[in-house]
Amino acid sequence: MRARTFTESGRRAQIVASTIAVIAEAGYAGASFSRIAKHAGLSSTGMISYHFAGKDDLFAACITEIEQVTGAFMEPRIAAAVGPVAQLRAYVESNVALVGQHPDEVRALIELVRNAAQSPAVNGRLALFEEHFRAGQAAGVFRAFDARTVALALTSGLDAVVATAAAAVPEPAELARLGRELADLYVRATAPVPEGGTT
Amino acid sequence: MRARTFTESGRRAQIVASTIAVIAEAGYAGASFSRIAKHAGLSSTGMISYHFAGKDDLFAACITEIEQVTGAFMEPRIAAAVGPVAQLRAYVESNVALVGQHPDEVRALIELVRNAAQSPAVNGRLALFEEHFRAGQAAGVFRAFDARTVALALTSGLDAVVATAAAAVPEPAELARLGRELADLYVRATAPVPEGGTT
Amino acid sequence: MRARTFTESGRRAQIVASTIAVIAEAGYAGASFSRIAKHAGLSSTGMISYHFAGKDDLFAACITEIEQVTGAFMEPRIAAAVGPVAQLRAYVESNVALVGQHPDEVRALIELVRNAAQSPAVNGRLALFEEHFRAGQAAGVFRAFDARTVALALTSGLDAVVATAAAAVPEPAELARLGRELADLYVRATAPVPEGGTT
Amino acid sequence: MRARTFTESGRRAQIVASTIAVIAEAGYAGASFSRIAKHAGLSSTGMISYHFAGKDDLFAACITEIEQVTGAFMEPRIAAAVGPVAQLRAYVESNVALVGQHPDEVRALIELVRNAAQSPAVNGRLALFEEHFRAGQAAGVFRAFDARTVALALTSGLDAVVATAAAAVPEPAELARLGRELADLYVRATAPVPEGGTT
DNA sequence: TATGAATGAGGATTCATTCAT
DNA sequence: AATGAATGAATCCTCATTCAT
Repeated sequence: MRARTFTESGRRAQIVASTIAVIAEAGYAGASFSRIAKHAGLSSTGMISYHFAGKDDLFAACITEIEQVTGAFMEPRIAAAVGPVAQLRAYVESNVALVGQHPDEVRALIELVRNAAQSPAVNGRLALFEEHFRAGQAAGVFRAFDARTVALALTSGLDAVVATAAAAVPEPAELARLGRELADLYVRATAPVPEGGTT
Repeated sequence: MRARTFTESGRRAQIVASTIAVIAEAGYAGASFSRIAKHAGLSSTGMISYHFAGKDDLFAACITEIEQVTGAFMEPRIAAAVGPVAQLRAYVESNVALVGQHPDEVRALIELVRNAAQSPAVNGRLALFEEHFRAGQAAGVFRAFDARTVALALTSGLDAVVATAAAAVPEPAELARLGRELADLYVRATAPVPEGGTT
Repeated sequence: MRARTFTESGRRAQIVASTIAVIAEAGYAGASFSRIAKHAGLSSTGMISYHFAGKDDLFAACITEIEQVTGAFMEPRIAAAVGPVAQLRAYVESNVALVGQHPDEVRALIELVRNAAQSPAVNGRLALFEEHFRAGQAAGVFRAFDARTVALALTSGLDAVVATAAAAVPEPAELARLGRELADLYVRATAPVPEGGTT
Repeated sequence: MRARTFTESGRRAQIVASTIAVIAEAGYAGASFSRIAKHAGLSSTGMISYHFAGKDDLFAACITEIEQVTGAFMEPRIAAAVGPVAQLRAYVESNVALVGQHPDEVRALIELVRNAAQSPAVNGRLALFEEHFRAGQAAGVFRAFDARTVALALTSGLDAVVATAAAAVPEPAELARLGRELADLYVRATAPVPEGGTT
C-alpha cells in the first residue's frame, strides 16, 4: 500500500480519505460516522471515535489533508506567476484546473468550508486574499476598493464556479476555458481605473 | 387545493415566520420541527405536520414568503434604474440594503437556496442574471464573457457578502457603502473593453 | 453478508425471542419496537435497529427461527407417515400437538403469516399442500377436487384451530383429541368417492 | 340522494360506508380516521369522533351495516334450502356468491372479524354453525364430530376462500364453481359414515 | 488497536381524540 | 351539525458517542 501521508498513521489516513470521499458524494449533512465507516470498510463507527476526538476533529483533519493535496497542485503554479495580478489569475485558474485532478477533495473542501463553523482554513484564505489585494493596491496594480469585501465576494464566486464544475467534471479544455473566464472577470474587476472613472 | 384564508390562516403564517427565524438563527441543518415548534410556542411538532405536508412544503412556503418580502423592497428600486448596467447596480445595492430591513429573511433565503435541492428560486435568479447579461451584451453595454459562469460567480459573491452582513447587521450607512463597493466591483468586471485590452 | 456467530450473536437471538413472545401476546399490530425492547430488557429501540435492518428484517428472522423450531417437531412425525393420506393426518395432528410444545411460536407464526405481506412461508405451505393433493389425486387416494381451493380452505381452518388452541393451551390429551378430530375432518373431506356419489 | 339506511342519520351512514370502503381497500391497519375522513369528503376527523364514541363504536356500526347487507343476500338463499346439509351447502355457496355482489363489504367484514377483539358477530356465526351441526347430528344427517372444532375450522376456511376471491373478484361462473367446490368439501367432511369406517 | 454492543437523544410523521367556535 | 385547530403520545429510524472485551 504505502499510500499514506506522513502526518498520520495508517488507519487515521484511511478514515480521512473515506470521509473526504463520503462528503464529496453525500454532502456535509450526509457524512455520518456510519456511512464513513462503511466506506472505510470498518465494521463499526467506534473506530472513528477512537481515532478522532469528535466530528470537528475529523473534519479538521480532512481540511488539513485536502489543503496539502490542493497546495501541492496550486502553490507552484501561483509561485510561478510574477506580480499580484498574474498571481490572482494563477490562483483562480489553478483552482479551477484542480477540479480535474482532485474533484473529490475540491467538493469536500467546499462543503466543509461552507458548513464547518468558521474554520481557520476559510478565514486563512480570506485573509490571504485580503492581504494580497492590499499589497497590490499599495503597488498600484489594483484599484482602490474595500479589500475585505472584495476578497469575500471573489473567493465565494470562485467557490461556486468550482463547486459547479466539480459536480460534473468537464473536459480539461473546458475547465481551462472556465478558469480563464473567471480570471478575466476578477482581473478586470480589480484593475486600476485608466483615466476617467466609469459608472 | 382548498382556498386559504387571507393571512394564510394565522397559524400557518406564524409557523412560516418562526421557521424563517429559526433558519436564520440555527441554519438549515438546525431547523428541526421541534425547534421551530418551540419558537412558535406550539406544544408539539404535530401541529406543523398538520399545517404542512412535510418539510419541503414548509420550506417552499418560506421561500414564497421571503420572496414576497424581498421583492417588495428590491423590485421598485431595480425598476427605477435605467439600462442594464444601472439595473445591475440597483440589484446589488438594493440586495445589500435589504439586509438592514429584513436580515432574518435574507439569511434564511440564502440557507434555503443553498440547501433545498435546486429550488426554482435559485435557478430563477441565476437564469435572470444570465439573461440580463446576454441582453446587455447584445446592447453593447457589457463586454463579451460567458454569461452563465459570470452569473454564477457574481450571484454567489453577492450572497456571501449579504450573508456576512446579515450575520452582524451594520449601520445603514456602512451597508450602503458595502453595496456601492460590490456594485462597483461588478460593474467594472462586466464593463466593455475601452480600446486596448488588459493583461 | 458477514458471517454470524453460532447462537446468532446472542442479542440477536434474544431480540428474536422477545419479538416472538410479544407478537404472541399482543398481536402483529401490537408488536412495536418499544414493546419488544422493553420485553428484551433493552434500554432503547435503537438496539433493535442496530441488529436488524428494519421491521421486515426482524420479522423475517422470526419466521426463520419459528420454522426451525416447528420443523424440528413436525417433520420427523410427518416423515414417519406412509402415503399421502397418512401424511395429511400426520401434518394436521403434529401441527396441533405443536401448540403444547411451542404455543408462542405457533401464535406468532400465524400472526406473521397473516400480516407480513405474502411471505414465502405462507405461499410455501400453500403450494406444498396443493402439490400434495395433486400427487395424491394422481395416486387415486384423494378424490377429484380443486387442489388450490381445498389447500387454501384446509390450511386456513387448521390455522384457526391452532390459533384458538394456542390462546389457551389445553392439556396434551385434549390437544391430541383436537388433532384427531381435525385430521378426521380433512381426511374425510378429501377421501375418494366409494361407489355412488353423495350430494 | 336518499341512499341511507333507516337505522342511522345521514352523516353516520356516510361515515360507515366510507369506513367499509377504506377497510376493503387499505385493510384494518390502514383504516385511520384521517383516511376515512378523506374518503368521506370530510374536512376533519373531528366529525367522526363526534358521531362515534370511538373506533370500536365505528367498527361495530360497520359490522351491523355489513351484516344487514349480507343477510339480505344470504338469508333467503339459506332459508330456501331444505334440511341441514342443503342449508350448509347454501350457506357456503351464497357466501362465496356474495363476493360478486358486495366485494367491499365482504372484504371489510373479514378484516373486522379478524382484527376487532372478539366481536359478537364472529362468535355469533361460530355459535350458529356449532348449533347447526349439533342439530344435524341429532337428526343423523351429520356424523359424530366435535361441533365446535369443526365449526371453527370450516368457517375459517370459508373466510379464507372468500377473502382470496374478494381480493380479485372472478367472474360469476367461476365464483359459482368455487362455491360448489367448497360446499362439496364441507358436505363430504361432515357426512355420516356409510358402513365401515375409513382410514 | 480494534470490535461489537449499548446508550439515549433527537429526527419526521401519523394517530385518535378534544375543544372552542 | 360541523369545522379547523390543537394535543400528546406513539411510530420507526439514525445519530454520535461510550465502553467492555
